Amino acid sequence: MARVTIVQVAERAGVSTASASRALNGLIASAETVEKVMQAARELGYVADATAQSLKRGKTLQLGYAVADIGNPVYVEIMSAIERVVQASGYRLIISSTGTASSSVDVVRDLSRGLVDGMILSPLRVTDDLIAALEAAPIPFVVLGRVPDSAGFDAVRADSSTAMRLVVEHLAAEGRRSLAFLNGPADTTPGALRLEGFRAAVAMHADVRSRLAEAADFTITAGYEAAMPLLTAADRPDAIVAANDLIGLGVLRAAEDLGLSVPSDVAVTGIDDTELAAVVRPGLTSVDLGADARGAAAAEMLLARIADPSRPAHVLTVTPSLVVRGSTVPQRPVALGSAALATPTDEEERTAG
Amino acid sequence: MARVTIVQVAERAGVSTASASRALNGLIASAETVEKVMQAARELGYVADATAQSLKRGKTLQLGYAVADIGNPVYVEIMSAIERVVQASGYRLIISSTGTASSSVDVVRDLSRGLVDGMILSPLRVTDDLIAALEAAPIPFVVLGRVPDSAGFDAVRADSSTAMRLVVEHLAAEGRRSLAFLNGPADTTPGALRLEGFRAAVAMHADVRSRLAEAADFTITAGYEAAMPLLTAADRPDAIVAANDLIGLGVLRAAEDLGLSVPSDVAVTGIDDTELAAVVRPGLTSVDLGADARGAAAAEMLLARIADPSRPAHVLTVTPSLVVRGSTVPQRPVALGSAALATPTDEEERTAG
DNA sequence: CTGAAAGCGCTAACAC
DNA sequence: GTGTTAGCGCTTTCAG
Repeated sequence: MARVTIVQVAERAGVSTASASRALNGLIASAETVEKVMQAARELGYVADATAQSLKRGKTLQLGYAVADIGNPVYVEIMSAIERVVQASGYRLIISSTGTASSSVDVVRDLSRGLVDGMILSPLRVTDDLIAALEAAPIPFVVLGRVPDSAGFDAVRADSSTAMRLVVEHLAAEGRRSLAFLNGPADTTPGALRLEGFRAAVAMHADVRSRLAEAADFTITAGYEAAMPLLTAADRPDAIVAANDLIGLGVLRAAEDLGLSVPSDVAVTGIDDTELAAVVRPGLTSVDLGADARGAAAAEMLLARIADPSRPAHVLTVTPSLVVRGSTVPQRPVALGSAALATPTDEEERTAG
Repeated sequence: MARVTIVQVAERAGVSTASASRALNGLIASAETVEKVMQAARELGYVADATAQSLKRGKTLQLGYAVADIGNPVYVEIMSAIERVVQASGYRLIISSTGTASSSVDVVRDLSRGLVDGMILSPLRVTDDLIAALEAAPIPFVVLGRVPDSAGFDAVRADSSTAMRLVVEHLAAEGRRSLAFLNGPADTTPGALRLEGFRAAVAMHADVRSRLAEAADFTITAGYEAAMPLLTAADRPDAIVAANDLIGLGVLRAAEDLGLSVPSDVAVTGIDDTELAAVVRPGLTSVDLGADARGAAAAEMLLARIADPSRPAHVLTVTPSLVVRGSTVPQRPVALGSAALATPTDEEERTAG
């Protein structure tokens, strides 16, 4: 438990701390010195103090990912992609969960205090406070999500309008004529964009009626509760478009509890195409927003900016694709084989945006 | 993007850096000084450099959670509990995902280099290397899981043997006589312990036959693939005990693809009682290993040790409870109401260990 | 190739 | 109450 410093290593090796440092870091030093220092370090169990190193070097070799709602599997997927890219370039990734309620502002301020060299964030709400904090941040960051163009930030976005269009077109093609959009909180960025996308998509179908509802949260439970009134209404919609997979799952459970059958009584769709959508029965038709691609792109963007701070701001939009499952189209008998679980195949059609 | 230091703040305020520091940290200083310093700091957008602060203070006010497999929802649940406790005591939590393959050794070494004041870890494998790294670590840590008693570490454990006993007793009581235990990798700590627990539990039932199988991973896909041969065997078991919920879900999907009905043809159980178990149909009977309680306890233990390093090592074992759902007992018609989704109620029986 | 010394940004004694 | 100074542990000029 006792901290051993480079001074002790140097003493034991009978050299100066400068030589010890050089030997430890693989800089020029005689073979003999390296030998002595390494052995001393080993015997003492020396590990360089990261705090001191960072202070001296002016960088931490750490990157941060601030995520609002780690309970949502889609963020775990994004995180894994980020981690893959980040690790490959010698950085360490630290995750900071900001909690779904509180704003990310504190996290941005906190982590940019010298703990990380750059960060990626998936904010649920992009407030003025957050923008201000980002502008004032002494380190580069990449935003996963929509952010005002004027700000000139690096960003990676999903394409909500195409996503919603894919869903609405699919449902209309399946003969659905009364759609309900079950959003998450509309004051969140994804909520606002998906709502906008839904409205635009529905406007293109004159024969399709629509209504709006809002769940308290992007969770299964909130989806369940918000679905109940929709499903028990006298003029029940024949399709419910959920703003994400978790809400969609809640709708599925609510329909079941009400004895409604999916998709014959009501079709249901989600967004994000998480593993949950594939595992549940009936499978949840969903739109893959390219979580993996977005995470990887964000990480690469951040690394590129760190390498070249004067680089112009980039904004990348990832194209979504529709994955059709049993919640909108009556299920065909499933072919045997594990592939069905992994990636969409025979039983699942995929339509790019 | 430019770093502003306390020197600049002090200059602008016309005071010494010491006074600036005192004012900023709320130590004794005249009202006038505080005023001037605060304003200068605000104007400059000053944020204290955490690296320098940590170096000077000898502590970071950060705690770490190293988790092998963040893709498993049970770890997300544990993480949330840890975060709750940690935040309440003024520390910040950083998560480090070690990846399911690589050992946690690197993470332990990395984070204990001065980045955090203490850490909690959920290792998948407790190797000698890991033990050695922990013993050499200059900071306190708490292990979530089984660790050799001799080591004298702080630890919080689930009770695998009781968990397996609950499952086996339940299945036996339901008339199942041919059990298969579908483990995850047996060279992991949870794998080894659950296997041991299953063996012991089954030994208490002379009339129950059993067999063993192993999935390549604690995932849905691995569970699916490993379940196939079990379910297509000539002497198909009448119950499959999965080592965790994800594997159990894979079994459910495999049974479905084979046209087997659950629970009449085969009963299935999981472990961890994640939200997935409640959401899938039929609901997956599972054992709640107390993820939330374990996470919270680990965090409290860590804080206690930081407060008092000489405190004797504590080991806490959390009692599991069985949650019965449709995968083992034919489903009764479900009562209306969202409660069904949240906590086990009418439709779900809960049996403490 | 090596050692002495400076200094990263901050806080904490210590005098005043 | 305030300024001066030392120093956290490390890396990195700069002489030698």
